[in-house]
Amino acid sequence: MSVDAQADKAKNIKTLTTIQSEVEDSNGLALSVDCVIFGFDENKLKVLLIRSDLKKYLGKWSLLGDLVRPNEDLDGAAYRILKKRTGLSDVYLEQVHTFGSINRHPAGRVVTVAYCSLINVQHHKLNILENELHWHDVTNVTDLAFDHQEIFDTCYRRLQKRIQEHPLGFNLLPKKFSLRDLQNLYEAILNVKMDRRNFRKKFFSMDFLIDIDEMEQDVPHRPGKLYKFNYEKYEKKKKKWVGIDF
Amino acid sequence: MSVDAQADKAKNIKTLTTIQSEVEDSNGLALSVDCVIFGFDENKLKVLLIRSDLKKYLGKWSLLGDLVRPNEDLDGAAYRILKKRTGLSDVYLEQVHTFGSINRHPAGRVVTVAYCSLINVQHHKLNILENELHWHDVTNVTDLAFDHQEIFDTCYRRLQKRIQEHPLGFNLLPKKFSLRDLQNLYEAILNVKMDRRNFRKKFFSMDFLIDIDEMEQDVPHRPGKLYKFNYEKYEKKKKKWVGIDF
DNA sequence: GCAAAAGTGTTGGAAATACACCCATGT
DNA sequence: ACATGGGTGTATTTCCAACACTTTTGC
Repeated sequence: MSVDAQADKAKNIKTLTTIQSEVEDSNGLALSVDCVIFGFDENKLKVLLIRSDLKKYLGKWSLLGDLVRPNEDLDGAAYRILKKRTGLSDVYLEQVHTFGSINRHPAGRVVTVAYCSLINVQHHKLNILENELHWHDVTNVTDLAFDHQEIFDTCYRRLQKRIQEHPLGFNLLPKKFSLRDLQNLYEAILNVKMDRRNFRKKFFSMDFLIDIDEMEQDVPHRPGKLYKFNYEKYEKKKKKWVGIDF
Repeated sequence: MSVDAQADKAKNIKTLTTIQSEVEDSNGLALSVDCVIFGFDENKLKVLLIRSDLKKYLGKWSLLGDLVRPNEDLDGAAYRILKKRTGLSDVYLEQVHTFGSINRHPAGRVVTVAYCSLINVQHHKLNILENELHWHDVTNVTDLAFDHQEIFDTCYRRLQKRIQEHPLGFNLLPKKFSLRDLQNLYEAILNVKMDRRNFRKKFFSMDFLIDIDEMEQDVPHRPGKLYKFNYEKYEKKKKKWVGIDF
């Protein structure tokens, strides 16, 4: 390892040099984890990105990632990144896909495992400003560094599919939310408009919402009721569906 | 690399020794691909397994896998394994999940990318006997070597889900098949019984089957019509469905 | 009282399910 | 002739989509 690389490593900063040295140390193969961290704010779906510090991609945004350490497993590495960048533990995290094109990383052969994560943006707001982190509207995410655009697209499509089949969306909302919040979330993620009455009927008939008998505050119109999601009930009732549908 | 390992490598046989040496060569990290190869024969869903040659797992069955080479990407490695073990190219192949528990492999830190593959068993039948390969009923797959049971279970569940959403099943059937074949396939994979008339109605209404005006031969009952799957039509018509369903 | 969004029911059509009889072939 | 599975149609139910008016709050 070069002196530069050692110095960088001491500062716990990953530059191209440090990564390159780690790749070289391991006979040309390294393994990383990249996290696509979604949030929901101002009725828009957001993704957390960081400015690339690599010359080759200067000015471009990239996903949050790091090399997997010798003594941690893949999920562990992803949780570590989440914790470091958002301060949050206990977040929704799902492995999505592994990307291993030969030349995907300038430092050498770096295979990366992509994770999709959903967080409630109100729960952190902290570790953001100090770094070069930024929440981007998913509709404006283009031209990311490395192959991160492809990784992001894959994770976004996965999220769109998953949210229609499982109640993941609640991870993006505060504990208490209105039905309007919920519908805005679905409309933002799926990029569609839905009928308010049918949406409501759908969710009430599923019977996974708990009416907590509180109302929205400080809205300039009739306040809506607030609900919590009933995870236990969902776990018990979730469908074991068999059918053909394509 | 040890002399033994070099000798094994020359014979193109992977033993624990060779893998260990490769892992050591690469500073403790290696990347492999494991293929869960499904087939359909005698109306049973089968998976292709090989006897483990590692002492630790002597007598146990394992998936077909190999280390990823420095100059090939992940899909490439999976296709290579498929080609080597079945003689087939042009097969259905899908990356499913990456497994990276720290101690999953006795040779060291070997992270493996699992692939699910579907083949038509009639198209090979060749490279089987010479090796220690065997088609196992999926219902009898237990106690595989390494963490291969977990990998298999994950891929099987993925197949069950996918086949309900996409017309993958045709990859397991001959080009020409009867509706009964198709139904048997679905019943075997999903482990359910279906109503013959409704099954038929369903597939005809989707309009992806081409009646090729041939009949089954040598059946001891009224012969059924044979069909082909119309991939082009499917690609054009496939649904872009948006809804909530859990 | 007005603007803005919450809350609520009904109806028609499409799709899924359940179900029973006749037909073609080999033996 | 009979055993075996192929092929077909209908009635019922369930689910989804479309649609409009009244209510509550802040200003």
